[in-house]
Amino acid sequence: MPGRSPRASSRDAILRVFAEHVADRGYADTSLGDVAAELNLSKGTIVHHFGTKEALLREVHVAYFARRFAEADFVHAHLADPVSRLVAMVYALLAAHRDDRAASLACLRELVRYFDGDLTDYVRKQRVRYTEIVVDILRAGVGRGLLRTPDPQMTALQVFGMCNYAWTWYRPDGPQSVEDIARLFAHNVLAGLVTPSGDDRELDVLITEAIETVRKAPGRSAAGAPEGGNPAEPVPTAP
Amino acid sequence: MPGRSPRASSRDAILRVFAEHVADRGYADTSLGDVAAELNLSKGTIVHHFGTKEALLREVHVAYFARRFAEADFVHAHLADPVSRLVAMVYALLAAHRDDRAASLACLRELVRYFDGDLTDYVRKQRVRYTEIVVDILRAGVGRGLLRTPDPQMTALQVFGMCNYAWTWYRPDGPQSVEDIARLFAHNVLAGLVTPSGDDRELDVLITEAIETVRKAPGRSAAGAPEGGNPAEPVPTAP
DNA sequence: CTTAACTGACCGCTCGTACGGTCAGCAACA
DNA sequence: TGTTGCTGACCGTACGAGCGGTCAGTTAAG
Repeated sequence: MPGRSPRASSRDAILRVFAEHVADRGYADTSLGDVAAELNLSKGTIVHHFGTKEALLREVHVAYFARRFAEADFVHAHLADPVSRLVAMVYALLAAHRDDRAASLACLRELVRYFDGDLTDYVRKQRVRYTEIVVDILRAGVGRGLLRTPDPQMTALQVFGMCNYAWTWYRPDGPQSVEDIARLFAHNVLAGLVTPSGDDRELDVLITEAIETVRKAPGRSAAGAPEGGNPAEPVPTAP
Repeated sequence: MPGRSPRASSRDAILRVFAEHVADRGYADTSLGDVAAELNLSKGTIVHHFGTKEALLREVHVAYFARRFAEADFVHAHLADPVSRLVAMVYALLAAHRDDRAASLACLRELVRYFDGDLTDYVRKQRVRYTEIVVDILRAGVGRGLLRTPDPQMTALQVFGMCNYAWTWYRPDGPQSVEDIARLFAHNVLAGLVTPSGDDRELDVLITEAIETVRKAPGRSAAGAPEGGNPAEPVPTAP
């Protein structure tokens, strides 16, 4: 079938199918030949449109971030309260798993591909910028006395983690809707898991003790591995 | 250098270097030839010891989980309080990023490779079992009135997410120690981010409103994508 | 005619795996 | 003690599949 439909470029379709393949198999295991075959196109056509495989991934990434930033802008415009904004970001991140599945998974899976300069640092900057949005929300919340955290940057990473990790377990046909999950996550993050006792110092003592206990656990790293930390004095296995 | 050292098998060394490569590059981009070269071995030697590349990954995975389970048992044996146990698990998961780096990253990166039956479901079962440990801790905490969450299963996934996602940003030479990070994460999860106001119902209303706002945002999914949800109907606030 | 989408044969390369063969160590036996 | 034979770690080559990417040419819309 030559020529194809009237003047219709397959660019978008290629981008879409490519993102789906990366989402399902990962970048390295995605073959341009397979993508082409699924669209009844030639491999050469993909190269014609995008040049290289890497460029394809970059386009997926850029488009994905454009959507996320637009979303974040919408949140900023329609919600004034930092707490509401934080909740909205949590929901947005989770909802992208359902409503923007292919691109979300593709980007989250291949996140690390951008660490070592394989691709432009443009993407890396987008990522930092996106993180900064949440950090700013947290800082604003702390500033107004609505939120509390000694380290907004680290806390933002915590929030990102619980949302972004969802790609490893979230299934659209699962028992809970994204809205249910977001509500639960938001509530847990805001109100905490512990039943209020008023004594915050007691909590810190408990945390420190738990950490110290784990530090005494034996055989926590691979044998022969030249891993760094945890010199952990020769501690007896305790009574 | 043929013959090598007297009767010393290179099995462990291969396993170690392989895990490092997978941690740094991902499974698909890890070449047995490179691993062999780094150890001054022949590619054939690796095959001789392990048979296939997949078998190597499985061994890394199995050993990693053995260490995590031993750690979890230690926690169970040395801490009685569910809250302490939860904190300990958070710390253990984070500390593995430093103390068991190669295996942790290798397993977290290639987590998804086990979804589609590429490998034995033995690993999948290990994963479920590990999740169950945290779920049980949460359930025990709720049962004793120490913790509160309507969905321990989902909350466990939330906790896993914030810890496991650390592989994307944690660097051993970063400004904060694993202990600092664990303390912060644990405190946030337990005590919550919001400054106590006593009014829990108000929080739920706020959450629902934030979610509804995001649902109205335009262009949140890729164009032409046959994505499922979000018909933007009013969602019941749920009781 | 010009232009751009598109084809399909093709190249060079890398990778996992297969396989025949080498050699050191060790145990049994004469 | 000397020899013999087995075991298993290890090597080197070769192979076949699959990959990303190239390119000269075809088709059809403007």
